[in-house]
Amino acid sequence: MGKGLTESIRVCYILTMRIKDKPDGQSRPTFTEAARRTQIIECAIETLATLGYAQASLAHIAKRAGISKGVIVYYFSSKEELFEQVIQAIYTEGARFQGPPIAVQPTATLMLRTYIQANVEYIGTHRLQMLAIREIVLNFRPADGKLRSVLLKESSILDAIEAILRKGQQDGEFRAFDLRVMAITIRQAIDVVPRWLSANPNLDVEAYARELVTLFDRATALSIAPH
Amino acid sequence: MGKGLTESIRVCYILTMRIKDKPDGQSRPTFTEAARRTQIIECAIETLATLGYAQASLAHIAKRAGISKGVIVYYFSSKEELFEQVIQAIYTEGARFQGPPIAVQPTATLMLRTYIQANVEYIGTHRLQMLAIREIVLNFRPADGKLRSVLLKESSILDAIEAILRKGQQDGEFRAFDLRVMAITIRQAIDVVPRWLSANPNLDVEAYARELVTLFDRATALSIAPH
Amino acid sequence: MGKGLTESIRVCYILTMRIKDKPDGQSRPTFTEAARRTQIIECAIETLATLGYAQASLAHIAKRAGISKGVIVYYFSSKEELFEQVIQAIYTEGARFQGPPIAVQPTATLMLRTYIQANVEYIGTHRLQMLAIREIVLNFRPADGKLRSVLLKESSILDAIEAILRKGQQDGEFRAFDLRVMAITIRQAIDVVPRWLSANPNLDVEAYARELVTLFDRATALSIAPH
Amino acid sequence: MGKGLTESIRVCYILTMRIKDKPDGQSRPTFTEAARRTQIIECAIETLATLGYAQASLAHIAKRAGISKGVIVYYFSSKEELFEQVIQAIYTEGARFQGPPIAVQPTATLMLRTYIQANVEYIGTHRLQMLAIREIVLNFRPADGKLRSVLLKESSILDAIEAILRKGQQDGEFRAFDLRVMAITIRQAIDVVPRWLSANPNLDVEAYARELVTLFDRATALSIAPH
DNA sequence: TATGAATGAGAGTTCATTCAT
DNA sequence: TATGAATGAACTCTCATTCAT
Repeated sequence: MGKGLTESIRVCYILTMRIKDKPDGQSRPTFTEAARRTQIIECAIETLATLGYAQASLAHIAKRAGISKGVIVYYFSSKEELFEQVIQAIYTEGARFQGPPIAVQPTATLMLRTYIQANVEYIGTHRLQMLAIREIVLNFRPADGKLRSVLLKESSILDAIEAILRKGQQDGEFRAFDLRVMAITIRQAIDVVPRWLSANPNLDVEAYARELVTLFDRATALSIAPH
Repeated sequence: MGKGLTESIRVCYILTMRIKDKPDGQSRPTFTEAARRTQIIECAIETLATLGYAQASLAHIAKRAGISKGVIVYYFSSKEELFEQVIQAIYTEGARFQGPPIAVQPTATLMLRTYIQANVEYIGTHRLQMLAIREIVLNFRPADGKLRSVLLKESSILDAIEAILRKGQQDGEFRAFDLRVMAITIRQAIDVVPRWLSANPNLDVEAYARELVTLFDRATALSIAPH
Repeated sequence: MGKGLTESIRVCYILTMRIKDKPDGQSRPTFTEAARRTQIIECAIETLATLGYAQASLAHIAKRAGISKGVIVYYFSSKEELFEQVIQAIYTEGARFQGPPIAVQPTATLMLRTYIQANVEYIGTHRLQMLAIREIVLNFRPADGKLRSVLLKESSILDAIEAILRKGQQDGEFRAFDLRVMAITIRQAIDVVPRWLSANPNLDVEAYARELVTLFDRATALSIAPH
Repeated sequence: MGKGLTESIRVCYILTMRIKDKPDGQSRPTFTEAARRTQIIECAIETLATLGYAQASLAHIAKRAGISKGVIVYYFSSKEELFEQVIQAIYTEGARFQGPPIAVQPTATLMLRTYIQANVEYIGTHRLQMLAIREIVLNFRPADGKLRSVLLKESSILDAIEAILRKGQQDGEFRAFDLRVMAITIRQAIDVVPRWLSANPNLDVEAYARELVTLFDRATALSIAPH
């Protein structure tokens, strides 16, 4: 059994909202510190998106930020932590944007439509972030088994989709299908957009979203009347 | 407009069948040479699949092959070229396996089904190659803009799918939809399998394929009768 | 020729009692300042004893003291000076403890016994300091040839032992032997105790001292009756 | 109970004679390789002796050898392994030199004399090695608990001395004393020589050895006639 | 044809130190 | 008096590549 819809979304929020504290436990981060951290994270995102994971060295990131390598380590203590916080930042921002409009929808069909559209639209307006997170998620392998944090997030994303799908089946809106396979396929269809977008910068994002919506409308529908 | 179906498949073959000649221009490759190249490529695949792109150094590959690093450079002149040939080799092998059964099918609907099933099945039986190619495709960025070679291949793959889809639309089997979007979505649904498989090694591959077949049957169908 | 006994001990005192003035020349050190300096020195000792010289960075010391690195530099102007003052502090403390009881003894034989026992006992009750000073003495090499300060101290220690030995020879209690060799051997026998203690924390320190006393009693004695 | 004399010495030999094989298991080391390894080890010894452990970086060692840092790693794979082999090399050389003459002596008293003299003499002719090994032994802390190798060696050294002392007590040549304390004191008396020698390069080593011999003759003797 | 030797650049990380506040 | 920010050099180690043999 999976989790209920509401729970899933809540979990997702809790997960992504929590901002990692500094290990020293210093309570009130300086303004300067916050600014620097933001700056470094942004430069890391740009570097990841532009040069790819392998080339995203501290040196390159520092150069882009116009600071010395030491500063990055000063604020993040390791490359690993920097990347973890990059993930945090992007997911947090994303969750804030996407969660609310979806939860409002009355039916599963509309929820799914909204989910796809909101995601694709968000990707269209956050291209760098999406490219960056792809680089990290696909390549980042923390020393110990701390890959969990990333996988957990990935898994929680799939859970959120599955929750919608399950509701649709229970409410008699969707046909019978394997929840996992459908969820993965939907997510993959969305995740490819950043790459496609970077190859075709002038892509009509809205049209793309509409196509996907129709596609999965049909794929999940109970029956489809001839048109 | 895209290319016709037959042409697409032919192009794909030509592309992948051609084994890059040695720069020295030696016409007839020795038997020993061919064996060495094959051996090195296989070890590269194993290393990529096992350790990931970042750890796939010449040293590791050479160690696995029980030879010295120099040999690799001797046969491939650079790591870059080695990886390009790894891609070549995997795609060639794949095309040989998948092309024929698809071309035989009488209708586009059946072609698409066969395409999905053949691909997923192939992935199930070539897990290492799939993991390896994923590592390369995601990380490999040749010095200059020569990313083309990879993209070209990707594009030719999409062309092949599009050819099937176009045929389906022309023959009145498929509904109207954007060829590119559908092709990408299908390909993404297939490409995720290796990763999913490496997380769940006991996954029922055939069942997964069946789910996908139904999913895209519906997604492309003209109309769907209630069941 | 060496120096006389009384002179040696006096020299030792003067040497170790003098607390290095702040370069700024502020005459009366604030109470706060003294406290801070003491605190930092103690934390440096703990860090040296616990983590070893290589790990005894300003960052670690500051962390242990719960202050920022800057403070250390503020009070000691450099790591070099900090360590010099750590040496000072430990030697001063040691001299205050050991000097008086020895000077009281009537004969050289008793003086030597007291010296060995007082030292070993002191080591047993000041393990951290002893480990710390070992780390510094073995690794600390000031930029220029200022190793003198350490050596000078070491030399003054040997002078004190030699003074006792010389008195013994002059008074006809000790046999003829090379003063320096005997002094060094005695000091080495004592200096090894901290290391031995850290390997065997439950070592019977008093018994160890007794063994050494007998050993050097015999080694220095004019003649030894059979027992 | 400790081990028997012969056994101890044998153990010591076995320990120190074994030369670590290359991890790759390549059977026949090239002549060039052997030469390079020797050269690097020698330069490491010089650097350790001259600049101390903290300054004995790969860069300094390489500079002294006139090669690039990479070469060192090429032959030793890590600084840790280099230092382990430096220890090996010095102990092996030392054991070959000292073992035989001692075992030949008929009585424990003569054995002890020979031991001290052979050791001090050896130190006089191998000053750099002795300084170097001191730096390593006192500072080297391998990542995991592999300090064993060093400690094992140190312990086996003490065992060898104790074996001589025990024999002396059993044969009625030596008085009753704690074996460990005496062994440690003897070893410390020897181990200080390199440092003393580096401060006084013109020291009369033989005289120093004679003094030590007399000192420990007396310290261990059953009784001492007045002279 | 293949190896071992060697290089040099670049990786992440640590650190003593300086400085403005 | 004390801090946080920032630097730049040095560290160990990895790696693709070159070259003589």
